[in-house]
Amino acid sequence: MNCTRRIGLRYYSTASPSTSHFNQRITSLKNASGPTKVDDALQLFDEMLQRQPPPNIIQLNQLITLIVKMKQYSTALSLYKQTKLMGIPTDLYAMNISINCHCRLDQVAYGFALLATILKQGHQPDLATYNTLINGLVLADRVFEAVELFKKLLREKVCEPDQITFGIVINGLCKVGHTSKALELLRFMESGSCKCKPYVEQYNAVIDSLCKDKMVDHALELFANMTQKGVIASVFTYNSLIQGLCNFGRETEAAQMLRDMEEEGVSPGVHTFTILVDSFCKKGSVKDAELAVQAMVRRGLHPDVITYSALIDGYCLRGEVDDAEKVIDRMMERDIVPDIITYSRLIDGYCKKKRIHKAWRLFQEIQDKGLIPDVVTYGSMLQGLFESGNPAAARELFNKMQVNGQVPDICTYRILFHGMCKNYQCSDALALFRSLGNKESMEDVRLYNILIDGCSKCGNPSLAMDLFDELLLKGLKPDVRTYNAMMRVYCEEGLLGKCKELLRKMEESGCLPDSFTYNIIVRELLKKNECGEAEIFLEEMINRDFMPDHATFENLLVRIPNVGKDSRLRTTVLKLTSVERKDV
DNA sequence: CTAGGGTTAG
Repeated sequence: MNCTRRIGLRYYSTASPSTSHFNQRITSLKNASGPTKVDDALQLFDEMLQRQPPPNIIQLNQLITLIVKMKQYSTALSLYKQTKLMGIPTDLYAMNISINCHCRLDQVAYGFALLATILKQGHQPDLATYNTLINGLVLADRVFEAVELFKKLLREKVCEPDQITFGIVINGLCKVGHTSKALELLRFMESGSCKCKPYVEQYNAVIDSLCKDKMVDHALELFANMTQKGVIASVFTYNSLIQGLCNFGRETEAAQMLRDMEEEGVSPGVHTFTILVDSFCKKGSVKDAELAVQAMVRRGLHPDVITYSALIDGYCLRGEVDDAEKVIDRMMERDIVPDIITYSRLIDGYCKKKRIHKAWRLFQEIQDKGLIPDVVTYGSMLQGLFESGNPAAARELFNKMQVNGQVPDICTYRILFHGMCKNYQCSDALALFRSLGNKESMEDVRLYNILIDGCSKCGNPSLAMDLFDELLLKGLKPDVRTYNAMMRVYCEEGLLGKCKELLRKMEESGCLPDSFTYNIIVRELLKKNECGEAEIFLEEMINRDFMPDHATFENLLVRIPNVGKDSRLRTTVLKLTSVERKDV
């Protein structure tokens, strides 16, 4: 009897049984995982709201935080709406969580509206409020404004920024490529001018950005700096550096980095190895990539769909598409389901090997499995169809992809126009190009290069010249391929003067001639029997480590009997032939 | 007791 009474009393005190009961359920939900987690949380919320007296805002915040962690931002906001309707008083925590939700939903403006509400109600926003808003601006790609707000906090001494504030701003600056500004801020933290020292995460952001900015050595320097200061590198630090090194063909150093990290007691992850696998594959050494896969398996790590997908790409790149196909079987054995990217690469591999039927069959098969081909898959398939001389089927597929909701991108158009031109449909290609209107997305030098080259190859040099003028008129900057294509056009038209003029223009505009450029000009000069000038260009090209191609060489050999015994041209040719022999 | 950030691979 006494017992019941005591419980009865406790029911109305702060630590009522229902309070602790809910606390328990919130705690167990925190540790739970699974598909019903959101629903369970919502159910608990309903139960709590039905309880009399109503639950306190702290418990509700705890529960809603769980929902936020599951990225259900609009749900979280609607729950706060309900608590408000129930007349439960809100607090600053609840406001901050709401601001965060709005920011995550791409509604920074609502976030600032809530800030106004806080101020209007005579409350004081705290650092968490400002951090959330600054981060909201970063999420909305409004990094400049984020930095301004950050500066305002400093300037007007609204509140003192902490490590999180600095972290947000550093990340934001890195995100938009202002790495040096981020580095400045990092140095500021290091200098002790503020009370918060940088942690490994802040270093990581800057190190990663430096690597992306192709400043790997700077990144390595900062890494050494950081370690010296006693900040322990994480797996992210190493991954960024390994990626950076790999991007610059420094695989040996990357592999050394892997050994270093293990020595330092940092375990590489699937990610780490996949970076190496991918890099070896891109370099053409699938053997090393396979070794890397073995190394990761030895460490108990399981290659994932990205790892295998990199391998497939590696085999395809070498034209070993049958080996690529075997990788799919290896994936299946391990219950890893190949995704559309994986299949796209294999399809591309078949297309490049001209095994168009195999590619087409796979393309159909994956759709039967329910996979949706993306713009890349269609691109490969289109290219394959064009290459196999079936432009009609390609055009049909181009229409079909749009019916299926895939929007062609600039790559698709490059493939399409290139394919059409190669199949002697350059006027159709041009008509289609015109029908697309003056979309900004169509202002692409590479697209113009394809069309210029296509028109000239289809025997329509005047169209090519018109396109070149048009490109200049649009303010597009011709690249080496544009110049080469136009120089070929002029040569074919017998306009050697125009050709040489263009070569000058190209150098003036800072566009370096490549092997093709020299071959075009040397071959044409030889054809025109202008051996002296040909000689000058020939020497220049050899000095720049370019070799004459087959056609140029033939023209050279033809001229040899006509030039004097000790002419420079003869010496050059002799030098060339001896080099050639050495190479063989 | 509850709120704010956090990166890497195809």
